[in-house]
Amino acid sequence: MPDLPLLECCSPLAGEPLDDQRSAELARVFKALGDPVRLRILSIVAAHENGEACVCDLTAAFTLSQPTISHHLKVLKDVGLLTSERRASWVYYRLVPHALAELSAVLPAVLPESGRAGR
Amino acid sequence: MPDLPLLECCSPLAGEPLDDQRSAELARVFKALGDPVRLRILSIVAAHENGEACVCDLTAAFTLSQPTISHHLKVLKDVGLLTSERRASWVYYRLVPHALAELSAVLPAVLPESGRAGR
DNA sequence: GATCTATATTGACATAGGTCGATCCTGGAC
DNA sequence: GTCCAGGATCGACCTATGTCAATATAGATC
Repeated sequence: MPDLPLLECCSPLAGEPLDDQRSAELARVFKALGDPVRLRILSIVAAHENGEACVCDLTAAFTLSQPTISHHLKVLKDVGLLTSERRASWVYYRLVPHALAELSAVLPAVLPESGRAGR
Repeated sequence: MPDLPLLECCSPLAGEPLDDQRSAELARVFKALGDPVRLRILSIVAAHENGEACVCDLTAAFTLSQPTISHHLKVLKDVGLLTSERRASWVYYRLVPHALAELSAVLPAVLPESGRAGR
């Protein structure tokens, strides 16, 4: 019988891993989520009745300085998780709906139970 | 009529934002996902037929040094995304099924469309 | 125009994090 | 026991990042 007992360490692939480009794109977004302040910012925006929050809402929710909040907002905006709109003196931030939904769809795709065919 | 036109910047809250502790926990895991190498590692493990990959599978998939891969594996293990098991000379890594599934569940919960009541 | 307020940008600082070479540890083969 | 191979740990390096005070910008009001 031609089956080697334990001389082989590696097992065959059943699917396609992420390629370099895709993993780099995803990592950018996950990295933006990898900060507790930014996660709270997102949840505060989402928790607002009309789906938007102005910067004053956000600075009031933290003990951090206003430039720090502004920096985090920029990070979230740069990766496409937030958009901003100026109205009168204030700037309002909203979630980008597709963005978080896509991420949420990616994660199960990596799971063996749900992401692959025969399981 | 007692409604102020635009002198108010802030809007009322409709839900509960993440608290400090929860956002810190989540941020740890998202931070671990915020690296392209670690994302590829996860996807490589998930892509293997039996749901596990040994370190030699992983080092072979990158041009990085073996200590660097080992470091990334430790990060993923520390946040509970991977488990490891030694068999003979090799160490095999598997995904922790619940871990990614929970994350995937958290993201839509932050979205206004699906996470809140009346939308 | 001048002035005030809300937000963004800049620059500096300290800490965190990714990478490597060198070394250590562990298990199998001899 | 010795030796070797797979993998983890250590220490050093450099870059990235979170934070702040100071400053700049934009809009509203006067």
